[in-house]
Amino acid sequence: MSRAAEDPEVAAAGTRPGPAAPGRRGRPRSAAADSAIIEAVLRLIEDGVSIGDLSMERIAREAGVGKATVYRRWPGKSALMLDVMRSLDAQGPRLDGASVRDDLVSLLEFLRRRGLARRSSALLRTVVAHVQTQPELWAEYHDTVVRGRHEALLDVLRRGMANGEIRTDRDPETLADLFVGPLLARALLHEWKELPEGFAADVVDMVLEGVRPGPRAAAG
Amino acid sequence: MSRAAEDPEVAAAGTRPGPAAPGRRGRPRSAAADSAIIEAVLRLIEDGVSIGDLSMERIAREAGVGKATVYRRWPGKSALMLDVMRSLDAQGPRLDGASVRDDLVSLLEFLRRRGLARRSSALLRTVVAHVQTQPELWAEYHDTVVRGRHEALLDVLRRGMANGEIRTDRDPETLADLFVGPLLARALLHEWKELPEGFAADVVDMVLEGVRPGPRAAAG
DNA sequence: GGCTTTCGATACGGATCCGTTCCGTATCGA
DNA sequence: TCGATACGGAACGGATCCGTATCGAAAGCC
Repeated sequence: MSRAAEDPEVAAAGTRPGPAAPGRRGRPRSAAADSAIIEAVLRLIEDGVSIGDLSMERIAREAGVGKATVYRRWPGKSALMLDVMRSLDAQGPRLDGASVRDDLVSLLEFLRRRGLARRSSALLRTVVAHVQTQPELWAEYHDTVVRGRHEALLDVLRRGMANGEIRTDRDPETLADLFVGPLLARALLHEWKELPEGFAADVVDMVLEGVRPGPRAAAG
Repeated sequence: MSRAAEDPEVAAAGTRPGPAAPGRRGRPRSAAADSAIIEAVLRLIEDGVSIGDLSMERIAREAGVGKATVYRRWPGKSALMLDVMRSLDAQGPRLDGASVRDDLVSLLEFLRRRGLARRSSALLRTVVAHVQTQPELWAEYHDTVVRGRHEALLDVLRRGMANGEIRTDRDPETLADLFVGPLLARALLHEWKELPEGFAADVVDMVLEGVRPGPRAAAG
């Protein structure tokens, strides 16, 4: 529980009460235990504990659960971590589609408020650190969290290129990095808390208009 | 040894043969052991081993050194890691200062080729992941590697603002993130090898001119 | 009420690590 | 040559972890 409400990136831990077969006999698995375990992992990661320092014993302790209850659901830490990634909520913002510029601001503002908030940024740092040793973990995180937002951003950019609002002589992927990169740099390298308000709109306007002075400096 | 020559970010491990007092008696400490240990840590991190999975035993094994030899120099893993950070070489590129645009390209090109190469990016990912639990580690890395480059970038930007080549209505720190962020996003989120050639110049020109189409799209 | 499965808790053998200590050898200053 | 210190290697007691097993209690089906 605790801070989950403040950081909706990781809201829905999802119930996975094991193979809830209809003809199942005996005491059913506790859905509360499932979410308690996943929530415990997220809480530990949020506190900066790296995956290497995450032991199954510690997870069970933090979740207030017996170790056997964890092993009854997952064969090991890797499998558990994969399900933790799958539990993340990566819903994006609604775009009204009126202005390309406004949609870009909405996307980046959403990223600023949720995607790079305390827990989410800790998660990102932790997962990224294990890219080489556990590529499946990054793959799962990417599929669950990154992919959707990236596609949404590319859609807006392509719309702008069709509109004539965005130059068409560059790769959309590169353009996407121009918008996302600055937020990422701030969140990972400088700030550990929420990025300043207005930062998203600032970045969008500067990337659109360029940092050279001139008539264009007034954002359209 | 090994790949150090390919990635000059981590060239000079520096000799720290303990308190090499002049009146020191007995067999002197081996400078080779010093660099073997530090080099072993860097090699392990390069292979994706996170700090949590780095044990003193494993480090000594990898370095081909007795465990006591490690503990004779450092009281524990934290102190060793700090010296590993201090051993990094963060020399920047020479800037001819003719054009702000060219200096920016030089800085980002240097970052692409060295600062975000294989070993350096693995190091960055690992250190960033432990920001919360070991802030001193990040502080040391920042002082040794990041600060100098950041200052150099700010200098160029301020020169451009005085020149009239860069708009003056924004914080130089924010401007810096616009240039560095896209490379960072690529290196940390997408590519695990070297970034494509020409990427640095592309980013500089697009940030300078903006991504809107028009007469300015031709880089000056 | 029986049967089955899960629950938290505890304990297990085996493994790894920590930080220290000791070994026999190597390498320095005096 | 002698005393001092460092070397790689091995072992130590204590701690933590892994994955499994077992316990009595709880919670479902039939």
